[in-house]
Amino acid sequence: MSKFSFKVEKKLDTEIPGALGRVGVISTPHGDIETPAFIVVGTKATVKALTPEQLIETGVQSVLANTYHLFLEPGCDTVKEAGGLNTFMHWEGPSWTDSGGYQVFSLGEAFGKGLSKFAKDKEPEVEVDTRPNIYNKELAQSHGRLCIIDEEGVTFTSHVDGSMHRFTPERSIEIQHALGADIIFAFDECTSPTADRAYQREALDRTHRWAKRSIMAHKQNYEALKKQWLFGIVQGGLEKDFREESAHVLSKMDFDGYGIGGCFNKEGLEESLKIVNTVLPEEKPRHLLGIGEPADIFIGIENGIDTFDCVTPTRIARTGMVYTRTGTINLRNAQYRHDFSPIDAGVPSYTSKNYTRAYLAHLFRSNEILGATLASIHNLYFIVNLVKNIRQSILDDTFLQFKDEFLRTYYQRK
RNA sequence: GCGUCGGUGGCAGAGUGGUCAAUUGCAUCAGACUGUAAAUCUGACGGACUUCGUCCUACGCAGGUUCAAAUCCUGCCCGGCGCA
Repeated sequence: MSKFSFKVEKKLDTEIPGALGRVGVISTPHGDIETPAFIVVGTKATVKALTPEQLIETGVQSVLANTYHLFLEPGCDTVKEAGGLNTFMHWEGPSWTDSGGYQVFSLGEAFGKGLSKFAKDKEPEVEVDTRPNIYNKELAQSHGRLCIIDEEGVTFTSHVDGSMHRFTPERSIEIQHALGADIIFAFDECTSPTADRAYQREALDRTHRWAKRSIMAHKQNYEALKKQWLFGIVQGGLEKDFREESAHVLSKMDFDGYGIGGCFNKEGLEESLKIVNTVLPEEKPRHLLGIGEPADIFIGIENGIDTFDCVTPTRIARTGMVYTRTGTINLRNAQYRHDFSPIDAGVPSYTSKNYTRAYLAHLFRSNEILGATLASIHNLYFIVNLVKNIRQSILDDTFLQFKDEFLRTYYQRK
């Protein structure tokens, strides 16, 4: 039957009473993911600057691509024709696709406004969305956004060529069936941290309706049903009672696992995850969408998250910023021009073992593409192995000690 | 030698009497980045003082005209090109 399964091997509460963390294994037709795990983002069926072989060397187990981006380029038919996402991109391990729900935010409310899914102390001035129920490019653009939302779905103006496209839950699932990743997500609305409670209420209810429709669409495709797992996405934004409600509502739906999406604020992340993961069924995997700072990863794992994805390691790598045990450093800074030490002698990534800071500084200053590759290799190694070490610490009953030591060292300078 | 065009901030290159401490790009120095509009974006970038600002020094050098000069005039120095 299904090659899918999720097994919890050990729980963190043997060390910390009441903790929600666990060690497990997600099995997919393309292999296993030992959880907790960091899933690398490969939006357009490529982890920027890296080959799959290089990915594997960093220890990455699984890749997450994006429905919206692949729909635009090269088109889901092309990916399907190639034999699916895995074959197309020559990735043999487990794969995921995000539904396009995040683009409702990044191309909508956040478009051009410097908003992130983490609430900032001082948000940029943003007028609250008026959500015109009209499919109209000019109207969307006059609101400074590339998509508009209505009950049925979302109309996007392509950031690539300005053409218009319609995403509904059914369409997103259909595209994800064509792309063929192992794990796919329901189409949701990722709301902005600037959204007020009233809007959040409305958006949450709509996301729940879309969740139901996503399941229906998935169940109607018997082939896909055998080959792909569908995860629902918990929303609710900064409203903790909505988060709890969302977890309850989605738990009653027949999803194979859950994503936790939307915006958070730093202080509230821990409590939100605790609330949500107390409600979500224990026997199903939980993925925290788009979060991946070291401190957040510890919080996530301790509070019951099994998998993460995040663009940060690869994105910051491309501009010369790399992780060290004592925090990030920007290799473009003048101080590294003649620094012939490794990025971090205690982090044995391929890059750190074989190259100096000065060499990487040179690559970035002269705009050589190898800089992006080497820094990405290092950052992925750092994050992936951080998560692996956390996993091991849970198995060894040394999570708390490992966490305290790591975070104290990592944030000491700040 | 004569003629001609030109010499602008680290570099390239705008500006051609006041709105010029001087557009822009690069370089430089920093910063940001959390389901990737992202090999991207933002800021600083002559000096001093406490930001607005004020003052000083600056558009080859030296003078001059003018209320006012990177911009006009004279001489000199340097470079390209043309003619001898």
